[in-house]
Amino acid sequence: MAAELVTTAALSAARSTDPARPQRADARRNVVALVEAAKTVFARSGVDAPAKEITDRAGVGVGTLYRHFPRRSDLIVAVMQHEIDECIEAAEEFANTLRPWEALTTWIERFMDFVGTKRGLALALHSGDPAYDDLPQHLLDRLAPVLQTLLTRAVDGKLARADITAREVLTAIALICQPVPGEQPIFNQRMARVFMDGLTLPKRSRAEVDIRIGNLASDVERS
Amino acid sequence: MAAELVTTAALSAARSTDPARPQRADARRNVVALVEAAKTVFARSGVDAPAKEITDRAGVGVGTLYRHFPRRSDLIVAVMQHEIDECIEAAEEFANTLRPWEALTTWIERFMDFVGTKRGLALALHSGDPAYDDLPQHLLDRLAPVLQTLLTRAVDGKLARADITAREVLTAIALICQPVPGEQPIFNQRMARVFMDGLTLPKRSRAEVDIRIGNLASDVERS
DNA sequence: AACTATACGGAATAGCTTTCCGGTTAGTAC
DNA sequence: GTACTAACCGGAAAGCTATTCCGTATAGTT
Repeated sequence: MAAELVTTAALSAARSTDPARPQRADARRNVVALVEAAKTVFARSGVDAPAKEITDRAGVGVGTLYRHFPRRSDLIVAVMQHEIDECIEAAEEFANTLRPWEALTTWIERFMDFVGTKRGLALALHSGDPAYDDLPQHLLDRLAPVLQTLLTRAVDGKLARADITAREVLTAIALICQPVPGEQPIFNQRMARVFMDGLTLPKRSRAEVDIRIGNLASDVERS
Repeated sequence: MAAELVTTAALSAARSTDPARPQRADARRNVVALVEAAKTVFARSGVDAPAKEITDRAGVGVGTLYRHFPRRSDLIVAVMQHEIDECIEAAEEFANTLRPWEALTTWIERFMDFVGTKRGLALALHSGDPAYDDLPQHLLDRLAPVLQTLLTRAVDGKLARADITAREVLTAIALICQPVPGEQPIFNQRMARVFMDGLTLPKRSRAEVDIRIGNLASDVERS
């Protein structure tokens, strides 16, 4: 079922040559085996698991891995193609069934599930390791447009501030969703919600409150 | 000038034995040289620069590095001791001169300067690499108390929500401050401010706005 | 059945961290 | 000053992993 998907991904990653004569059958088999193996290994050991762990499980040599997926990010993209598509579909669904702000926050929760589940993905996104260089780019290119739709709707409804782009929101959420040793994923979710709260229109309440308790504050200062 | 500081740091990191007879003079020299070298190298190549780069610059063998600083985090802590102290002093100063909310946000900006300047520090904090394991712990232990003071003042003044701890704020800010390829530090600062906005009291304005433009929202939905 | 472009496997290379130990030296005792 | 020893040093060695390279094998074609 994931076969066509996988092949497509691998093709775009591995084959930039003459599409007239398609990939050999054994090559196609190996690509599928590698992606399947990588999916399992990534889930257990994170996206920077040793290459050999993947090739052993796929029953191929390391050369085969590097031929089809020159950079680690190519393999990750192939593995996640499916989940990314689902995330995009979810955005359209939410846009059609929920009110603007709820659609926005619900999708963000959905996105967090995706990022948070893949152990180490959020980390890889910002690792600085050249092997992952165009992974963020790819994810942003795919996901920013659909989020932008939700975001624009919220902004038009005066529900969200207008000075932050969809790309920025995605990047920030991805940062916040990085696993923290000693904290459960629920922590990241709570922090992300704080961030989303900050995305609502800058409130008059802020200034109001400041003024209202200005005297109290001064009292505290003096003490 | 930083000599005593460095020595103190190194002692706590490197010597767990009989304090009656102090460290030999050459050992002390080497520790200072290593920390000085590391400070320079960290600034240029990040906190995970090759060990040899540091030992070469310090003019010692790698064995000497690992003897004094078994884990990378020991070296980082030694290098940053001074900056951490400054950060703590700043909190006291802000608490005495600024109103609660301003003290809080100003100190956060100060903290961001610290974290953001050290290339790769924010990254190391959440890398998962065991070599950095107790670095977050150490930073939190040192900084959480002073932030908690500022935060409590803001909460007492009804300026900030009460359901988030100082440790959580520090962790979240550190996450947000991680360098993003292709983005300038100003980006992280903007996102951190959004987060801080979300830290203000959950506002009636949110519900208000929802209700007020509820019809509009529904209109948009139907279209 | 022969032929060739394509693909395979894994040895080889390279770069890094971390350990280990024979040799050196600072500090002390006489 | 000399001798002694515990502390310390340097860098070779061991152990990882990523990535490249090329002689060998084979799928698909004629």
